[in-house]
Amino acid sequence: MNRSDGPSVKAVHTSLDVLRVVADLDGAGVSEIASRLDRSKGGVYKHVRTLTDRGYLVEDGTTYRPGLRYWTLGTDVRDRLVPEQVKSTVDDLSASIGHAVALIVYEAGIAAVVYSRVPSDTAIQPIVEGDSLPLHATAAGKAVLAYLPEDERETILDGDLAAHTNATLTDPAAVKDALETVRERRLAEDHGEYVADVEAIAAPVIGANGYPFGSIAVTSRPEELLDGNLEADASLVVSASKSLENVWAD
Amino acid sequence: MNRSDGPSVKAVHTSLDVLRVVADLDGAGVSEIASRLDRSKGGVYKHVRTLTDRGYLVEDGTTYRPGLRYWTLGTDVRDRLVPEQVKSTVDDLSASIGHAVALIVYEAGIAAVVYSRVPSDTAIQPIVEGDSLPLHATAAGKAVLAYLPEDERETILDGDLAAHTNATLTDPAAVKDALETVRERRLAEDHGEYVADVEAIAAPVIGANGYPFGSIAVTSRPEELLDGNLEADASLVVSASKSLENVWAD
DNA sequence: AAATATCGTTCGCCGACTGTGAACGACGGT
DNA sequence: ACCGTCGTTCACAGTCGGCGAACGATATTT
Repeated sequence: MNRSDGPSVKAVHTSLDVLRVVADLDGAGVSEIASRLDRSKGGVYKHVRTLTDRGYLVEDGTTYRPGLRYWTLGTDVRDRLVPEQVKSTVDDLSASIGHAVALIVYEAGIAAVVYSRVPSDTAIQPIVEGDSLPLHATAAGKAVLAYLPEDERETILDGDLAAHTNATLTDPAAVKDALETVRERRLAEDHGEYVADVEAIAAPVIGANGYPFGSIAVTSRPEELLDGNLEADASLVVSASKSLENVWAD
Repeated sequence: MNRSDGPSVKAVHTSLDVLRVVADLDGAGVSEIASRLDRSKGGVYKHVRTLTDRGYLVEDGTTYRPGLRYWTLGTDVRDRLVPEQVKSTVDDLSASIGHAVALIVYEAGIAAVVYSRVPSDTAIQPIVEGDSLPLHATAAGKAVLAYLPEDERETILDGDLAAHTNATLTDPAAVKDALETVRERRLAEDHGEYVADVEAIAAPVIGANGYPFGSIAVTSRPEELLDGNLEADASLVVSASKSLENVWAD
């Protein structure tokens, strides 16, 4: 259950397990948490009280649910990651390309949408801020994956490549082939591999040390990107990603 | 430092202290955290490793900073609190009133902005999503404060009423008077008491049990609200707050 | 209405874990 | 070459985390 084998504080792991269960169930009582974690009620109770006192959980009658603290802390994290200038770059790209644009940050195996901009005439948003995207099944994820150090990439590809649609690449070798193409063009594509009837292209944002910081992606309905002038759109995305690399001297 | 005196897990408090320091400093190393908390480096090290293994902290060279997990968890909390229908109500109010509208949720002594909508022609946003507002110095906060149970309200008013501008009410008695007026009109006002040159009106959103769930606020530049037809705008806000009470059968 | 089940909460005990302080190698500045 | 500081490791000792039993209250069942 714990990822590393280094030094650790067991009681903290327990508390984080409690938080995870409560978040997964969107609210739970002491007994339910205890049975899911296979722990005593008395022990869980102490953790729940501690987390409530600190605002990480809120007591709602007889159940506990994650507190607003996550929201305020979460926006702080996001704001530090995405300065105003970065938002402008995304806004500009969205305006000139006429499609929804999302900014993705990669961290500890997770690719999260930290900012997005949709043209006012776009009906629904396929991906929204706060989403965590599968690395192998999205353009944004593949853009990151292609530029990860080889060992880290292998670890991910050897993991579970879940199928989200019947177009999802679930074979590690197939994904590796696709990543080869991504590196050649500095551009990743997704043809309904995560959400059916949604296509996307994405370019990586690479830090000064060569490690991918994230990616910037354009999403649209099928045929709109590819049937249009893909090359022109692609070059806009790539140049936006390069300008982000300059701003993002993190 | 801990709020309650009930049962608690000390090791968890320590970890949360570590998280707090790292968040406050926007990144810190083991030694700095240890000295701020007056603890041993070795002990802090174990906590930092544990939190990193779980994704709550990320190792950035020699310093640690809060992880993206807060952002993804935070948006989950927000999305559960603010269903799509609630967003529509806020959007509609903003469109018809022509000013920025914010939705505030109150929880465990904190009033946080969970959703906001600004007209496209508005230059800057005085308050943004994720902000935590002072209860005594904002219209949104006073709307909540006025409808809290008396003992909870007293506890807050006896605390620190920090001055944010020279218009901020810092005297508990003065705030109590203002809250009396709020209850009479079901409407709170703020005349540059939190941010200079920003005025706001807000109406409370009260749950079925009588406990305030939060509030809905309209912000604008000075004179724009009050010199216009305040009464008409106020009634729009109040009716929006009542429609939220129906939707928000939490 | 009585009986039963299940809830959250309290409490004492014991073994295991947390936290300390010292020591170490690696850097970086002087 | 020296000193200061960094993150990391380790063994020890006292503390405290977690278990399990018991309690009253509430909900459900018979």
